[in-house]
Amino acid sequence: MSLALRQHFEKMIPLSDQEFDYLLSHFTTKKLRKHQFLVQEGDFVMNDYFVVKGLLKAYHTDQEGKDHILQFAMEDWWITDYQAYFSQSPASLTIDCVEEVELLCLSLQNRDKICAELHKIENFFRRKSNSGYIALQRRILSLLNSNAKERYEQLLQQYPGLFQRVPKTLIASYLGVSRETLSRLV
Amino acid sequence: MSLALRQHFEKMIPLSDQEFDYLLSHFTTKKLRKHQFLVQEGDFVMNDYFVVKGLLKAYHTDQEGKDHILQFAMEDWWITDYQAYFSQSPASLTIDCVEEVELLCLSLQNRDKICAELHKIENFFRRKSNSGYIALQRRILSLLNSNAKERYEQLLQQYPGLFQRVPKTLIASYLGVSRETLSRLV
DNA sequence: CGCGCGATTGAGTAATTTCAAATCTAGTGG
DNA sequence: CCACTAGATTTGAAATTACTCAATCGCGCG
Repeated sequence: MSLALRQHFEKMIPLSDQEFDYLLSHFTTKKLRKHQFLVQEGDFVMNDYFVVKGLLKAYHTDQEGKDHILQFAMEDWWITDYQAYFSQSPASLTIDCVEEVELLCLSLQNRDKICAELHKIENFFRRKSNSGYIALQRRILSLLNSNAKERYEQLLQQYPGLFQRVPKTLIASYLGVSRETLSRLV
Repeated sequence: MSLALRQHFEKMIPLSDQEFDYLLSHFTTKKLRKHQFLVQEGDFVMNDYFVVKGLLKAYHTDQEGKDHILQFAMEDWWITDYQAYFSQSPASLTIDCVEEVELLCLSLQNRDKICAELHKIENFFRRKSNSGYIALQRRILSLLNSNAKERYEQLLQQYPGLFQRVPKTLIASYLGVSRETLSRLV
C-alpha cells in the first residue's frame, strides 16, 4: 500500500529507505466504502489525502441544492478541501467516495514538520503545487474558451480512464452543464 | 523599488538584510509602457514577474480571435505564463500592460537556485503556490456555481480597486461573458 | 469642435436549462 | 432464467439566458 506513495514521491525526488520510512511514519491509513463521506460541509479538515486505490469526488452544493464537482481524485492523486485544510477552518466542500477507497492521510502539522525537516519534501510539495496551479489555470481557460462539447472532448482526452468509472451525471457536474445537455452533445 | 519585494517576502518569512540582499541579486528589473507586451504567444518565457507598480493582464486568444483573461496582476502580485515558464516551452498566453509597469524578474534557474540555497524561500514559494491553488479553485467554483451577475459581484467584492483601473470590457473577458451582457447586468 | 474609445441599448438568433416522460441497464431475489 | 427495481441516460418541448450584430450614446482629450 505504501509502495504507491513511495513511487509517487520518487517521480520527483530520490529517497533512501530510511527517509521514506521516516516520511511514512507521518501518515495514517483510512479505508472507506462507496458512498461514504470523507469530508462534509462544516467539518474541520484534518488531513490531505493521497489516494492509494479508488475514486472520490469533491464538490460544492449551491443555494439551490445543486452540486458542482471541483475535483475527482483517483490513484496517485491528492484530495482534500485545501481552503479548509490550510486555514484550519470549516469545510465548504463535500468529499465522498465514488468507489471503495484506500487513503494515506497527512495532517497539516505533519506536512509542515516533514517539509521543515526534509528540504527535498518541501521541494516536492512546491513543485506539486505548481503543477496543480497550472492544471487549474488550464481548466479555467477551458471554461472561458470552450463550449460544453469541447470541454467534454478535452476531458475525454485528458482522462480517458475516468469515463469508465463515473456516471455521466458526474461528468456533467464537473463540466458545468446539465446532464441533459451533456447527453445531447455526445 | 525592492522594498515592495522585501515586504512581500516578509509577510510570510523573516529575512535578515544579508539574506534579502542575496535574494535580490537574483532579480532583474524591467519597465514597460501601457500596451506593451511582456509575453507573446510562442515566446519562450524567461521569467516570473513580481509587480512593483502598475497593472497587467494575461489572456489567451481562441481560434475565433476572442480573448479570455486568465489573470490580472497588480502591485504585489506575480504573473507569467506558468505553464511555459516551468516547462520552458513556448507561451500560449499573451501578457500585456494595462498601465505603465515596473517589474522584478526571476528566472527559473534563479528561482530553483534560491529555493535550493535558502530553505525558507522554498517554504515561501510553496505556501504562495498553495494560496494560488486555492484561489483558482474558488474561481472555478464561481464559474460553475454562479451566473454572470453573481460572478461580477463576487469580483467586485474581492478586488474593489480593480474596477477603477480596468475598462468593463476586460472585466467581462475575465468573467467569461460578452461586454454587452455584462453591461445589461450591472 | 470633433474624434475615438468605451459603454449602452435594441432586436433577432443560438445555446442551454427546466420539467416531464420514456427508455435503458445492471444487480437482486425468487 | 426471469421479473423487478433503482439508478442512469435519453428525448421532447417550452422557457430562459446569453450571444451577435448593429446602432447609439457619453465623455475626455487633442
